[in-house]
Amino acid sequence: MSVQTGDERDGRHLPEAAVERLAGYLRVLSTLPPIGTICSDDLATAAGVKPAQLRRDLSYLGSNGTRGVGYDIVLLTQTLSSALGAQQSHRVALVGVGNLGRALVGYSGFRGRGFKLAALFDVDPHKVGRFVGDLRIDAGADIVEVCTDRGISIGVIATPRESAQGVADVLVAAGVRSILNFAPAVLEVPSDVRIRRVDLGLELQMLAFHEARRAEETTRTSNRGSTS
Amino acid sequence: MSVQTGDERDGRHLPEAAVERLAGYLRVLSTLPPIGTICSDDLATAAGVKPAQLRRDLSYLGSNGTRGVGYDIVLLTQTLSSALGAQQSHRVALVGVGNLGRALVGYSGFRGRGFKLAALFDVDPHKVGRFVGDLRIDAGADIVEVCTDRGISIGVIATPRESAQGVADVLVAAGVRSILNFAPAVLEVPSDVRIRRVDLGLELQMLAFHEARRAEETTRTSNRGSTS
DNA sequence: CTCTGTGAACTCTTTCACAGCC
DNA sequence: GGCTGTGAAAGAGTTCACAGAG
Repeated sequence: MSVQTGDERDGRHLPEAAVERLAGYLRVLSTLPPIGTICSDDLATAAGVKPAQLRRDLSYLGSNGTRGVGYDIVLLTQTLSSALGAQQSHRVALVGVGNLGRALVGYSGFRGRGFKLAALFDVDPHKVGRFVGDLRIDAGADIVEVCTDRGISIGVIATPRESAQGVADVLVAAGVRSILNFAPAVLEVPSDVRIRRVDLGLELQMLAFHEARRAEETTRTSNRGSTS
Repeated sequence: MSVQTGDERDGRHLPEAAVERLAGYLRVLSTLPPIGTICSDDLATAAGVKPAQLRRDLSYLGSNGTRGVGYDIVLLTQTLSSALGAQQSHRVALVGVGNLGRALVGYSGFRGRGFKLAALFDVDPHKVGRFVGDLRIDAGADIVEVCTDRGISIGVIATPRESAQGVADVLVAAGVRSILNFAPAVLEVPSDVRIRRVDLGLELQMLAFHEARRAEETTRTSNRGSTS
């Protein structure tokens, strides 16, 4: 029984940082015609990384290229999809249907990439019962019941900060083990629950930091009157 | 002559990864009463990092604590604000006023953290001229003129993928050197322009990856019938 | 005694450079 | 010739553990 699926035999430990890039490669591939091959140089450029990095990343999944030629686009797409779990259909629940929530509902990344948005929740009684697309907004109080019923495995929190921890607790109680958190809060969850946070304020501050540093350097430079 | 301002004398090279956490510390501090001190253990816990990491991060900005006591909350807030450029007011332009764009306009992180949302743009003629809050939506064609006029230093791209590169080009032409990109595209810009990308699809796929891995492990475990 | 600041060890990630296959 | 896959080196970032200030 030595069928190599590429899922179980990963060679070395696949680094967390590489997973993020693999998803990027998969997206680039999806914009390509599904025929022929592509070499590491071209794919790396399109994905915004160096060729050596791409080859290393792919090597974690086994040998999927042909020396002297490149990577078969169809084959590589399959390998990546499988490694990233894009073959299964993950059911996603979204909590908090404000502007951000609606933006997420409209986000095309759900469709056709292994994700199915399968539940919406909000605490606002004015919103409960209304539809966004073809999905009904359910009451926050029903999270456990509805999520369990629909086999939700991924939760997205798009509520204000104050509600985020409570929502996380309830999602965990509903059996959700992966959470994407847009609220600017550090959530406490059991260690087997995986959280990813997207924090808009933080992203802005990173940019502000570099702006500040830039201004500082400009000042210093002009103080010295150097133009070299 | 050992005047340590903390701004110029950074000791060692401040790692990119640390900047992100510094912003997190600053946020935690802002939720605290502005009196007394806090020790690395407590602040680290609240920010979701280890105490040693917090101390190391702060040490990049110089010595801002008192041994045996902790960090003065007011003083540390000032140090962090200054280091992160939260003292200046950065003018931000948002391009693409769809659901995501509106969510960003409503985002409270702009106010009171050194950011001023100072321009909105959209290509849709139906949107141009309308107001969101007290800001008028201007035409995409006017980006260069308006951004230059209003001294915009940070641009946020919340358009569909197809438009993102074009918008980036125009922002760069308008003198913007820091861009936050929500479109799922790799943008090409001059090397002195700093880009941060927030990619919702990618975040979801990272979670999916770990879900897939989890499922795999469950299968393996149940195959062996082990419950220990 | 408490808690910071930091050299040193360690781990994780990237990059180089080239052997090996087409 | 061209391009992949990878050992080995370099570089970044994290954690330990303890000297030393209060």
